[in-house]
Amino acid sequence: MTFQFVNPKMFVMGIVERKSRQKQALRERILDAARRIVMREGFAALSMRKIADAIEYSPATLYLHFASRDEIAQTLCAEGYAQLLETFVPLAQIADPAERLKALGRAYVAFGVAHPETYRLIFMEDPSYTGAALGGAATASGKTNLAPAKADDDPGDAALHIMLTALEELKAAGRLSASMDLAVWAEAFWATLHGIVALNLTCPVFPGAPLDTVVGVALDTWLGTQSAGQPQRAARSARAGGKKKSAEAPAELHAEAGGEPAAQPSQPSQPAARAGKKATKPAGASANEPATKPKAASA
Amino acid sequence: MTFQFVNPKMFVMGIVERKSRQKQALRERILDAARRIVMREGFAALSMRKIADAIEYSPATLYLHFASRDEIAQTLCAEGYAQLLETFVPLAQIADPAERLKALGRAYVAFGVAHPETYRLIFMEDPSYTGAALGGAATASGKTNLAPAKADDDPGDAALHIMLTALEELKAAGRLSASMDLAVWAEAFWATLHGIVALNLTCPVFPGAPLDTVVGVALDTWLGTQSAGQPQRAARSARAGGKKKSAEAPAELHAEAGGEPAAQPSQPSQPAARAGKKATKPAGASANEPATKPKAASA
DNA sequence: GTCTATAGCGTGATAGAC
DNA sequence: GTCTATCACGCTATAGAC
Repeated sequence: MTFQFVNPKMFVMGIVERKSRQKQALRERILDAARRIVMREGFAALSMRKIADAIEYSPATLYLHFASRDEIAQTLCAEGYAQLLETFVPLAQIADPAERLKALGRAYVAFGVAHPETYRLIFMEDPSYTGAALGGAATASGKTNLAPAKADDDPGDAALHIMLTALEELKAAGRLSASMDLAVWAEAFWATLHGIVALNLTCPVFPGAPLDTVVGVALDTWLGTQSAGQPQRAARSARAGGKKKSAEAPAELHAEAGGEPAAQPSQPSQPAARAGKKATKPAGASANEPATKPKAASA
Repeated sequence: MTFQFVNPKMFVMGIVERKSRQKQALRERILDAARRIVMREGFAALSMRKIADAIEYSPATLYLHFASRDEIAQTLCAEGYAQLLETFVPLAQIADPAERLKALGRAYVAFGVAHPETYRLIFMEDPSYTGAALGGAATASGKTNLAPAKADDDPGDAALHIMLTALEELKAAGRLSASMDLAVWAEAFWATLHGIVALNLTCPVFPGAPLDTVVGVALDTWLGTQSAGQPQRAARSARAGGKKKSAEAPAELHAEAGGEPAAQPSQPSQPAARAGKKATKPAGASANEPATKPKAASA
């Protein structure tokens, strides 16, 4: 036979690899399409049919790559969270712990307003999505998932760890009450940032203040007023006669606070979600979930 | 004729009134059923069919009382917001402005965790619902809607006004930076409370700290440390100088902070929507909305 | 005023041909 | 691996009989 001297396995392996690459590529296309839909129309509008239309495959094909719509959503969450974490990395180098925390806070808020639908998906939709993000961010990030079960990172706690480290330094420097429970402080601080983002995403009630200003006041309140490097001691904000400087604007507040390029276009034009009438239908939907009406864009 | 001495109009008017009462009663039954569904299964699971089933009428009948599912949702929002405002009323009597703000903050958070689905509906779902709540709370509250167009109240700003008043007192007393923009401070403060509630409702990520503790730290940070020991005994704490111990728990944090009975059972058990995996599929649905908006059914 | 029936649409997911 | 076809739902909203 013509091929008798060649190990057939070589061909097989090459074919297997090619198929694997193709499969992986399609998986990425699916996720890309899903990401675009979520950003443009909100998570509630994400459906298997729409994704299939976008990539020009049949809906049934999607199920060869993802077990369900939920699995796609969770993957998006993990990706988004990894993206958020990347934003934090360079900020961890800031020497002064208070300034570091402020920078992290600004980056967090900036991410939320820059990627509203991603933020919603991760932190405002369904706890199971939040869990997926925190638990699966490592595999979703740059690393290949050839060793997905590694989990030596647990990226879910990465952000928390960065925060707690800064807090410990702060306490060690006597700039935070020695009896303060750091975990509690961290949670309350995070809640403040989350509240600012969430309010901006769904409640345009206070059109009043510019986001930067609000963030500035919040950070000053939690971490004390200090311009740049000037370490100031204790000086908690709202003390009785205490501080009286005004709120200084925190300067920069852009999407890429860390100087990192964002994969997501973001700022899509406020997905019909809040712009149009209906917005994001909640949904956790399973069966049907007629989803959102935000057809605005498509039509 | 037997009835010749009686003005037929008297009968007519009585009949009209009876019919009006019956109609109003059915309207209330519809809202009751809707409220129960939202509390039990989440807003996403609210559908005309379910409401109709619950009150044992056909779906078509609902449209004689409400133009759409959305109108029902907005009415619920307005009711819920009115309920929240009622919680605030007694607290406005607290003399010390800082203590007043703390009590308001605790009441706010308590309301959020006591009525999670109502809170979601008002502040976390759709901006148009938030608007409906803030704009329509007066008519939804106790008052009859015989004079619905009155709008001399604008309850939407009521809460904000209470807060700003307290802030002005605080500033006047020198306990707040003279240059602080009160509106900004108010927004950031509200964001903190909202963040605490929102995080608790959708992100059981930090199981760590008890809610009371987190709220306590947040209030101390924003308003200075001073005992919050007893509920609202007019707070003897004349000024800030007083206590400075670490974060102490703020004591009470129950749903009925104001001492008012809540109509809603609340604490339904995390609607299947987010609790269980798939269970009750949410189904958001503005299903079709046949492009044409001409709903405007007769009232 | 109330109902039955249904139009019209959208969904998640699967079976089975190719 | 991909598609067509379809099942089995659930939804909003309306027409028209009674």
